[in-house]
Amino acid sequence: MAGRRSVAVALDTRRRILSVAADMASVEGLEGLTVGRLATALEMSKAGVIGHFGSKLELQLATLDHAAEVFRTEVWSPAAPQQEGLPRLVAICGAWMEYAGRPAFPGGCFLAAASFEFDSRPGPVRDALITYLRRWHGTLVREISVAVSAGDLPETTNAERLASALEAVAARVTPTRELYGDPHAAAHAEELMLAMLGRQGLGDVPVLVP
Amino acid sequence: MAGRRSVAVALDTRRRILSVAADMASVEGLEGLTVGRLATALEMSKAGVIGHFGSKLELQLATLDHAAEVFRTEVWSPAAPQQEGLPRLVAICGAWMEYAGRPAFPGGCFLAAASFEFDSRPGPVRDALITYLRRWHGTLVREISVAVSAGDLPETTNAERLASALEAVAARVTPTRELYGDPHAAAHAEELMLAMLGRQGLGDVPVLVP
DNA sequence: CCTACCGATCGGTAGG
DNA sequence: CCTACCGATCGGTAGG
Repeated sequence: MAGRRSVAVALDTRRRILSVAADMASVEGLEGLTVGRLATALEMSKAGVIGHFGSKLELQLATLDHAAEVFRTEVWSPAAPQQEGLPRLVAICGAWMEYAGRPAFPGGCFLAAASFEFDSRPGPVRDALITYLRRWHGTLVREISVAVSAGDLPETTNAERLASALEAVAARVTPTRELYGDPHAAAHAEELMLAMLGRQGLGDVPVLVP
Repeated sequence: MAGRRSVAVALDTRRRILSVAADMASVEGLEGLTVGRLATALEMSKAGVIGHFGSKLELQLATLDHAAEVFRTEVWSPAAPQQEGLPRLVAICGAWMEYAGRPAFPGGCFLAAASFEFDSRPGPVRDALITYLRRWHGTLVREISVAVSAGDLPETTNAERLASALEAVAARVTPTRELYGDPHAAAHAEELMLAMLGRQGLGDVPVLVP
């Protein structure tokens, strides 16, 4: 009984640590995160924090995993009930931009920021990040392919490149909002993403109209 | 004479420091840069390095300034001789993607990475970054506006949003190349940017064709 | 999960 | 531009 409670409490503490770690890392990066400041924010000792993970590297990997889970919960889960293909893609764009515009972490979309932090920095964190990003990319490509098969997107659609274009627009939301002071960054991004999924001429694409 | 030579030598050393600092910061971020490792890379003492700037903050600001100057030299200068408006915009996209695809810094486009590093991190570095980014954004908006006046872009064009869309696609080049292992990231981005500047229907936009 | 500690490195300074 | 040094903080460990 006491043993069980200990395990449950420890898991709870672990989740609490990861939540605060993700918040801090979204602002100062996974590499800028330090055990000492994390412990202070949690009102714990450094040893108490690091004991849950073994090393800072394992803490970074667990934090990244936590952030990926939040992304999945907030972006994929609301869209999953929709019919696959274009309807689900439209729902994904809505949930994605709601997530990016809220935002879930004080530093904005965690995976987008991590993409730039680790694009030239080798190591296990980057390797894990690549796995998460490729999985999401694959999901987008798959949904686009279904939409093409269903006749909801042109047969000439290049699913890889359309997915990459959607990711580019989505990633830019936080910098646009924070550095340019544009409160409508997420809404504008969503409009552009939806237009990319439509068949309108560029004259109808929100990039071009006020 | 000796005095003059000293000043010239010191300025030369300062440039050498900034060049190496920008290379290092493009990989590990301006915040991850440390005076000690920079000194080691330069085969200098820490005091010798920091003496040129006074503090790490001043070193960061000077490094950012250096990177912005490189961007201007490599992206703006080749395009400036072109006629303003659409011709110059097309030249900018070409130079920009050549710069992003080469790349000038081992860690990829410096300003794009810095945008994500400092979008939620207040301070003088962020303030300076905002100045550089807004200047470039203003340049793009101005060229787009000229293109609209000349009839080369639709009158309904929203210059602000088109500029932001171009920036989003450009920024994503390094992560796409490095994390997805796509060697054509810069070329594909350029095609998409040129399509955004064209009047084709989306069916002709490279996102949609193989 | 804590205290107490380790060697290494941090940004920065004194003095030359 | 160097050596030699400062206090603070880094990631991590021993022992409980």
